Amino acid sequence: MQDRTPSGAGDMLLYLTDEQLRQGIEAMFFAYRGFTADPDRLLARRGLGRAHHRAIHFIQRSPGTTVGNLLATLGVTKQSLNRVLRRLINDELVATRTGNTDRRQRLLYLSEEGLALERALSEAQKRRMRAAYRAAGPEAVAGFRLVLDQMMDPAQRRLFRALSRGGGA
Amino acid sequence: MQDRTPSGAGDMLLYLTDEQLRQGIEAMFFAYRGFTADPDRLLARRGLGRAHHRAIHFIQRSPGTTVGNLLATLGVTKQSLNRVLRRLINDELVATRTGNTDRRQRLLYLSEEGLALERALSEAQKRRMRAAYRAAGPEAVAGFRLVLDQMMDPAQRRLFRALSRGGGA
DNA sequence: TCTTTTATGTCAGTGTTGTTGACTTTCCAA
DNA sequence: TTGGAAAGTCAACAACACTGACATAAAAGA
Repeated sequence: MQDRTPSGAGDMLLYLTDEQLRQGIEAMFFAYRGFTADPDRLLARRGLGRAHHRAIHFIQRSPGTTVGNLLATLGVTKQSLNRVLRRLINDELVATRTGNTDRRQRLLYLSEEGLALERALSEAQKRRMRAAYRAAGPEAVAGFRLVLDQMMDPAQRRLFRALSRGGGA
Repeated sequence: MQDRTPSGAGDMLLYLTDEQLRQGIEAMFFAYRGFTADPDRLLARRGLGRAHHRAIHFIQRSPGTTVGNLLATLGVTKQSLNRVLRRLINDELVATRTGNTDRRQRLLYLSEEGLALERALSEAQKRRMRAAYRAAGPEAVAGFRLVLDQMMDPAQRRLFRALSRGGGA
């Protein structure tokens, strides 16, 4: 139980031992901290947080997206998102336009300043991702992506794939 | 810029494309949500949060560890950790003993109930990790671990490796 | 047209988790 | 014996999530 899965004593599935799984869990924890460290520093200077980063990221990803769309992507309540968006609009990082076909909708865009911030944030994050990818090599990257994909909830995986395909506005 | 790294137009490094990097970033975001979803549900029933989970996890990992040790591992302030520990001790999930050589230290242990909760939490998390690992296969897992390792800050990587080697009390 | 549903916004209250700053107690070690 | 490290605590604050209730505008359907 300390060292092996209960399933079998002598199997070949070393990568499925309890110890391996526990290490995977801890690796995710420490890696995610590294993953968010650089953007967090940049955001802190402006008094913004991770929630703002996420909103900015997905608006850049899908310019003209709606509030409801963003709500589904981020998986938070509208009250929570609204607080974040209000701040971003107030700081003139995000601009809104009324929907063309449906005038209830607010279509979300990044301003010039918002785009600049998004670039700074994603550059920092991509720099680290690139370094990690380069050090680990293409096959490791393929494996990394495979495992991450399997770790998502099915609903999130659909969302992720839709974004990857379309850029999905 | 939409599709390729600026570095070269015709290189073979498809996995270092801006689009690939951006997808990696989003995959991390969605996967981490999946990664924490099951424990979050269990914790919510008791009115506990992720911070309590992290403390419980690392106390289980290194029984008899000190507060200062935990502080360094978790990377939060002592005020923040203290609030979390106070709750866990009050709920009798964590017990403390005075240090043997240094009587200022509080050595941290999980109670029976704490151990039971830890098992429930890690079982849920390992179940998902195991499913992901199994679906992705051993080579993907090796790659996954390689990339995660590269994504950590150097200081965190040292911490992680010390934990992986020793169980490190 | 009238009604219902949808998209969005907003107010109030609450809770977790993090922060800084200030201060105290305990106690090891020089 | 004194300096400093380990730990605890109080207060204040902020980010970010939640629930619940209510408001408004516009689309959609009867």
